[in-house]
Amino acid sequence: MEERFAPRNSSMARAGESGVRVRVIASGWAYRYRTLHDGRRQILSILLPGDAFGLETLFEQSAQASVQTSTALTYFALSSADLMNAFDVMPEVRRQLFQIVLAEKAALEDWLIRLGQFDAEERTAGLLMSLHARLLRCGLASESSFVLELTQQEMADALGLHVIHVNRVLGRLRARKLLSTSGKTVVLHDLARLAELVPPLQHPGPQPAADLVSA
Amino acid sequence: MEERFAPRNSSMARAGESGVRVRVIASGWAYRYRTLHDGRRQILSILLPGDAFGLETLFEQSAQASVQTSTALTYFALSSADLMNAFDVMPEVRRQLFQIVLAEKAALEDWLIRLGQFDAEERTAGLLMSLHARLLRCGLASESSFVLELTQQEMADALGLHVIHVNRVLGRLRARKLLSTSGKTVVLHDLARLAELVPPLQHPGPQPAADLVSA
DNA sequence: CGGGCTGTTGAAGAAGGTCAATGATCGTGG
DNA sequence: CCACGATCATTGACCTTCTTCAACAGCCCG
Repeated sequence: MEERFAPRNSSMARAGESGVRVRVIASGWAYRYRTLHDGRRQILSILLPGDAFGLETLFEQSAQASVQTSTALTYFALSSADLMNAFDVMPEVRRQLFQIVLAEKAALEDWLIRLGQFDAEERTAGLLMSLHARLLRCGLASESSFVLELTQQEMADALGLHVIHVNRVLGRLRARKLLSTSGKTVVLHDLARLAELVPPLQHPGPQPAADLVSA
Repeated sequence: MEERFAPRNSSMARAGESGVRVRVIASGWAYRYRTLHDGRRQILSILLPGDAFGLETLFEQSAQASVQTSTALTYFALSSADLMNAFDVMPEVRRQLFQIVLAEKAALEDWLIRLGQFDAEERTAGLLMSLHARLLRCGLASESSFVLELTQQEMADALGLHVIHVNRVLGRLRARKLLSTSGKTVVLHDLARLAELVPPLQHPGPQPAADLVSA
């Protein structure tokens, strides 16, 4: 396991490429994405410190998605052979790897719901709040503000919207005093009111089972 | 491992429920979905014979999504204890489980791209073609037709569109002689022309690496 | 200091959603 | 076997959201 460096706005992997290693981000922002031949691009996930990517290259052949840095980045590149070996030998390691993939899958399903069911405002507010929450957990955000290392174009590609619309939604949120921006810093002025805009995704707890009756 | 039966339009699992087992579909159609409190629903994946679900309950606590049958269904319910044990003891089993989850993740990413970047027609045609391809592999479709066990409402919830719009898109595809329907049977009249409507998702092969220059 | 990338604003158009009403189809029970 | 009600599909008019096109201002970085 060796620590490495990647400059800002550089490519760390390409979709379909083989021989990509599993990597864990130590510091900085990046994102996984895929492009269509006509130039459309979908960002699949945003990678923050502590996040891994390239796990699909362990058993499969080639990388699923391209990866691009937003900021200068440091990361660890794990040797495939070592990781494979650990997977076979150490029960805790394979359990943990399995859980990581399951968590990634769960995160993708959450995004899928947002793209399928949320409107532009819900999606945009949701993205900002989810980034804020994740950054808080790394100690990279204050109670109510953080540094957003994404352009509006990148946000749009993550949200499945067009840049200009993202810009307008952000403008509206600012006009409503829900947030403000200066440079890359985003201040969330009213977390509670912002949260009301975003339908919760948390899986409903076990219910009183009143509807087994209909079955 | 015991074979079981579920009636048509019945619930096989609820999101957030614990104690759900891993299951593999032997015959019939079902789908995984989540609902928002206001009634919106997103279908996360469509389950056909050979597909598994509930793998997240192996190590995590509760089911990620609800599961509903579209048709009468037969399935195998795998004992969690046995599967856990096999996972620890048999290298091929854990390798296979890992691959299944990775494949599910890859499928979700494909859907994510469709929801984020495709318009209604691309999504609708894409769904029909992908179902056709999957059914072909189980021997459940002919060269150019198959039985679609989904209502338009269900298609809409999978596609992130509204029923009425799905209906109109289907109507347009029919008017263009690209497909026809009678009852639940869908006939794809011109696979080639249909495929042109749907941007390919296949990951581009390794390229001449001309853009490492910019790095 | 200059050029490209990024953000902002306006006006017009298209894709998709809402509301409403009518047929078709299917499963069920009489 | 038929009749019924419920679910599902279809059609039309209208409206909202999101996109497109276009132009301009700010800013970072070389």
